[in-house]
Amino acid sequence: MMILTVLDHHDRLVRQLETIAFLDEDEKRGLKALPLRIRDIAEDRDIVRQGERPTECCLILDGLAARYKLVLDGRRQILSLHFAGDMPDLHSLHLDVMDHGISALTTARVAFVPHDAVRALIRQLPRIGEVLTRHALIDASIFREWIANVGRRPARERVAHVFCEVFVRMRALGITDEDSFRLPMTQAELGDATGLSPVHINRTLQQLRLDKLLRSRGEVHTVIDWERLRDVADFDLMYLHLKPDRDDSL
Amino acid sequence: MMILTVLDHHDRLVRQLETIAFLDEDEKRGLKALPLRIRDIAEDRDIVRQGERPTECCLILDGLAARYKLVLDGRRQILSLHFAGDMPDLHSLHLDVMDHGISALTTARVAFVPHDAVRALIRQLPRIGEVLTRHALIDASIFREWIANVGRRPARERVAHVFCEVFVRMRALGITDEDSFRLPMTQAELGDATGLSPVHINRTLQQLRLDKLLRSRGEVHTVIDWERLRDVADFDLMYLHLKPDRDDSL
DNA sequence: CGTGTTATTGACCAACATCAAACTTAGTGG
DNA sequence: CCACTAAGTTTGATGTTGGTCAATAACACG
Repeated sequence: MMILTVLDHHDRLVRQLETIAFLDEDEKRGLKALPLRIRDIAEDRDIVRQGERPTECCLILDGLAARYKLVLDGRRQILSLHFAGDMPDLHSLHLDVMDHGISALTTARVAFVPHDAVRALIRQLPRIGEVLTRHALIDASIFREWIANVGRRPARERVAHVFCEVFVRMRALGITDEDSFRLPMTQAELGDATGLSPVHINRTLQQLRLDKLLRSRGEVHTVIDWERLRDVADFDLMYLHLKPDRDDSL
Repeated sequence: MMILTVLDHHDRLVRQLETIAFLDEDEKRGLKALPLRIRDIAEDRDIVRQGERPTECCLILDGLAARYKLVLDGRRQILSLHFAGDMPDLHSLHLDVMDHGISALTTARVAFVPHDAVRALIRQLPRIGEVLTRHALIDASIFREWIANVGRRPARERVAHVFCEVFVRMRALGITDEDSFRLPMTQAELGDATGLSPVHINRTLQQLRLDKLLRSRGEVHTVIDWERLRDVADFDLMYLHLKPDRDDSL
């Protein structure tokens, strides 16, 4: 059975940050006081564009977002995936120009938070600065894992690894349903995330299904045998740097 | 002609941070007061091991270091390269356990700085905290570029891109000699950095030489035609987030 | 229903990997 | 100074993973 809790916008941020750090009541209150400018972004539209000099950070409220770069011949590499509560461009507080784009893989609801407001909050509650920095540095850790994934793992492992990561991150957020999770990505998009062609993604997925590691019904994927999936993927959740209570039993 | 300036250990850190931010005299003094525990690390030895919980940050003083991960079948992926002045594990201030190793590709001199000392300095001069965070976030930006490099670029572009990055970073540090720079990596190591086999690296390098983009005499590489090399590599130095005065004319 | 997008399949191809041997180079000790 | 060694580079032959192309099937939506 799934219990639906209605979360307001700020709650999603708090929930995300609580997967990686403790927050006291003061800090939660501080976060909840952040001014948010809410925008709905259509599927396949940019939330932040490469080359921009943002004056706000974005906060994903709903939907699936992806950070990406384009290479010379026009092909796309997805650099990371982002769910509700993520702030994928926190680094824009320290790096003025965006070296990549962030786009909505599905229709998405996004909140924009003025840099000034974030800076003021950090000045007032320095611990929040620490937590946000931790969030940004965990993103960096995920990038590292993706370099290894794309650089050194064969297709099967590579694709399985992405599913493992998504599953564990969503589980930490509490947005999985038992062993199932919604990941609304086309096979072409999975290809962009793994550096593979859509056709090969298709065949690899068939193999994972055949091996009874994963079942997929549309956008909903179900982990059939976590232990084996984890082993096949060479997946170790350590790099996600979750708070201890969020990574139990995986 | 090359002018040799003798730099002490702290100077190297200052020099590196000055490639990405302005430092006033106070801040430089603060950095120079950091306590350093100097160690020489033999070739191929770890400076920091995966799984460790460091209580110090490392600062590369001399030699070439590489961040890396190992995958299931024992193959290695190099995640980034580090030269004199780099602090590749700054993130250990915020993430307790190392999700990767850092090893010396050549004999290296390394300084270890207690976390406590860094934290104290940041408390005293918050701007230094900003600069160090910027340093760590630029590393993250470099990871992003490497994901795209390894995921979506063919061998020629991929290898050329690594050379471009090394050249520009070294130039910003002022450790190039005209268009030449020392990069003491074996072809196997270049393979680990690009996700290619040593044999294919060899053939790719031959092609780059044949195309008169690059000349190599041992460890010393010379850029013959920067414009074309940059174009072939699809290289745009923006992602390095150098201070304006350090990226001129590239 | 039609229309556009996504998934699937088959045939073929290319980039890169692997294997193994030869060659070069730098270092070492007699 | 020269032989010897070990590490790294280069080459050729061959294999395999994954890419490309193109057609068809399955959906999703108005």
